[in-house]
Amino acid sequence: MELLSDAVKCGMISSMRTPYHPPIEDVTVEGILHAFSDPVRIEIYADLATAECAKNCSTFLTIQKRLLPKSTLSQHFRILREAGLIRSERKGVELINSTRCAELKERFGPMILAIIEAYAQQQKAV
Amino acid sequence: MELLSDAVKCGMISSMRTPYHPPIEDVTVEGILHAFSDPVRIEIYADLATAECAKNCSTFLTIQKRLLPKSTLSQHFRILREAGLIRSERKGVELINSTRCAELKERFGPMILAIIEAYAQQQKAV
DNA sequence: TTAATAGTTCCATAATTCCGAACTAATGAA
DNA sequence: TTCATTAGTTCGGAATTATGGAACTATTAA
Repeated sequence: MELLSDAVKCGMISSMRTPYHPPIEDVTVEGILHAFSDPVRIEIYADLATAECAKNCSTFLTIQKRLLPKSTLSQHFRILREAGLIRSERKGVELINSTRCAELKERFGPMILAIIEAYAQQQKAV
Repeated sequence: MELLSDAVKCGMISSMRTPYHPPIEDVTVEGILHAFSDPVRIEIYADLATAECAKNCSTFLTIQKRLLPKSTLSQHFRILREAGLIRSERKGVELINSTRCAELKERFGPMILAIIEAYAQQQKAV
């Protein structure tokens, strides 16, 4: 029996198997800035951007000294993903996340690096 | 008779005479990105950043081909101001607005320029 | 004074966000 | 095969934030 809808099959929405990632040409500056306007999300992206290797979502259940409910964390990852900032790939039972930094740099030039550096600078001062 | 409250006098909140502007060291990356995450606000800032001279609020009552209620526009200006992005000074009956670009560049390096350039690039393509 | 203009504040409605509970998907063990 | 476990998503109500019309305030000019 076929379980996936047509919309899923043609990639308009995500299945649980593979979440939806917008093509880079659909990614907008406002969408990126909205995603980064939340302290949890910018911290997640900054961490992924400087991490040695990709990380799963649950890595971030404690972030900035507080424990997040996993439904909330799931939403944050969805927003980062739909803003075009990260890629989430299933590996067994977990999703491993990495930034789409090459594509993003190609499309938005130095913007994202400048944001993350300003953010890192600010966090250092705290 | 004294009309201004203590809170106004010590600069914690704005009077109608002079709106409140946070000191540059209280300005945050997240606050700036939140302010920019709205299409109206980033457009206002981008316009002010490239304008020959400072502009009053009502200049932006029509923006991106739609007419904004002035209460909404007033909120957008307040958010830009409280994010530390713009300065609004009373000149007679109107407020004239300009960016705080020198201070911002000093504190956040190339971030804001990179954002506005990526935004301008994107708008050109539309 | 009064009128006109520029912006702000108030408040009700609309839209978003948060988070606990229930759910689904993948894996490994019995 | 089940069954249990783990990782993450979805649902739905509560809390927060945004929108915009109406009333208001401040400034200037007549």
